[in-house]
Amino acid sequence: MTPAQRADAARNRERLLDTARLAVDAGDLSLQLNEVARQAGVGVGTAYRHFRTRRALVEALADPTFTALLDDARTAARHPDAGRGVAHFLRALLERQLADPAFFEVVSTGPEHDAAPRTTGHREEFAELARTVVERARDAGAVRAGLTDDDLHHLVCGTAFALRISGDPQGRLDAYLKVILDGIRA
Amino acid sequence: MTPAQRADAARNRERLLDTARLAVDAGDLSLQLNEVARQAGVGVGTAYRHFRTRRALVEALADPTFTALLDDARTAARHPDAGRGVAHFLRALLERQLADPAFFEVVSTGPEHDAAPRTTGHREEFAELARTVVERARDAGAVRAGLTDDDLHHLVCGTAFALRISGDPQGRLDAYLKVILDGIRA
DNA sequence: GGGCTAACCGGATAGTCAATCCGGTTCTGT
DNA sequence: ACAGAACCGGATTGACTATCCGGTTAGCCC
Repeated sequence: MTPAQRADAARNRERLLDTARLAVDAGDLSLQLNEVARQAGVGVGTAYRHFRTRRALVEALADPTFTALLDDARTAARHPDAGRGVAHFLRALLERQLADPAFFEVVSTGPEHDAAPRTTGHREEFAELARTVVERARDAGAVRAGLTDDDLHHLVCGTAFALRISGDPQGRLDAYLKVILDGIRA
Repeated sequence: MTPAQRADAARNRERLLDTARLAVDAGDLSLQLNEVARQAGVGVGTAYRHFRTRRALVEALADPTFTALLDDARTAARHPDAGRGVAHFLRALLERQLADPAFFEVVSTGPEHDAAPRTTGHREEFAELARTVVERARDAGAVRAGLTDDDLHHLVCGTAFALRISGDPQGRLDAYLKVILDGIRA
C-alpha cells in the first residue's frame, strides 16, 4: 500500500513552509504564493496543491504557535490562583500574536469556510480552555460579570492590533496589557 | 481667469464620492476603483485622476467624519471635568470609527506618503487636541502616568478592531469601552 | 454666437498577483 | 523492470490597480 503522501511531496511541502516562515520572520507578511514557490524552488502549481489558498499557508504557519498556546492555556486553566491564571492566559495569547503574525491573522479572524481540520480542532480546544479559564476567574472575582471569554479574546486581539500600530510593540506591551487586565476586573 | 476646477470635473468628483459612500454604507469595503467608476458612470481614468490611489478615495470619504471628530475633540478639551472630557473624547473616537470604516482605516494607520494636505492638517490638529485632552486628564488623576495620548489613540483603535471582530459592535461597545476607561485610570 | 486652448474625459493597456489546468515526470509497490 | 497513481511545474486565466494618450468639452474672449 502506498503511503498517504509521497516522499517528494512531503519534502516540497516542508520547503514551502520553511521558505514562508523565513519570509515572515524577516518581516514580509505578504506571502505571495508565486514568490514563495519561486524561492522554495518548486512550481506554482505545487505550492497551490499543498496550500489551496494563501490563507491555508498562513494557517499551516500558525499551527506550531497555536499548539504552544494550547499548552499555555492548559497550564493557565490549572493555575491555583484563578486571577493569575487568566492574567497568564491573556499575556500568552498576546505575546504569541506579536511573535507570530501568522498566528495573529488566524486568531483575530473568524474560522475560514474550508479551514484545515487541524486548525478547526485547535480553535475548538482553545474555546473550551478559554471558557474554563474565564469562568474560574469570574467565580474568583478577578473578571467582572458581563464579560465573556469571547470578549476577552477579542479585547486581546484588539490589544495586539494596538501594539502593532504603536510602532513599538515590545516597548508598550506591558503598559497596554496592564490597561486590559485592570479594566476587566470587577 | 478659469476656476481652479472645471464644473464637470467637480461634478464627476462628487459622483464618485457619492457612489463610494453608498457602497461603504452598504457594507462593501472593497472600494474597487474600476467598479466605483463604472457605477458612477465615469471612466476609470477619471476616477484615478481625482483619487490617485484607492487610499486617496478612502481619505476623501473619511474627511467629513474627521472634521466632525475634531469638533468632538475641541468640546472635550474644554470640558470642565478633565476626566469626563477624556471619556467623551475616547468614546467619540471609538464611535466614529465604528460608524465609518473609511475613518477607521485612516486613523488606525500611519500617515500616507502622499496624503492630501487636508488629511495631514486634520491629523496634526487631532494630535494637538489629543495631547491637550490627555494632559489635562493626567493632571486631574483621571489617566495614570506612563500613558501618552498616542497610547490612548492606539488603544481606542484596538478597541474598534476588537468590536469589529466581535460580530456585534453596537452591542458590545459600552462593555469594551468601559474596560479601557477603567484600565487607564491610575 | 464663434473660436481658442487648457483642462478634462474615458477606454485601451500595462503590470501584479491569486488561482487553475493539463501534459509531462517521478516515485512506489510488485 | 514495470505499471500507474501521485505528483510536478509552468503556461494560462481572471481580477484588480494604475497609467497612457487620442479625442472631447467647458470656459474665456472677442
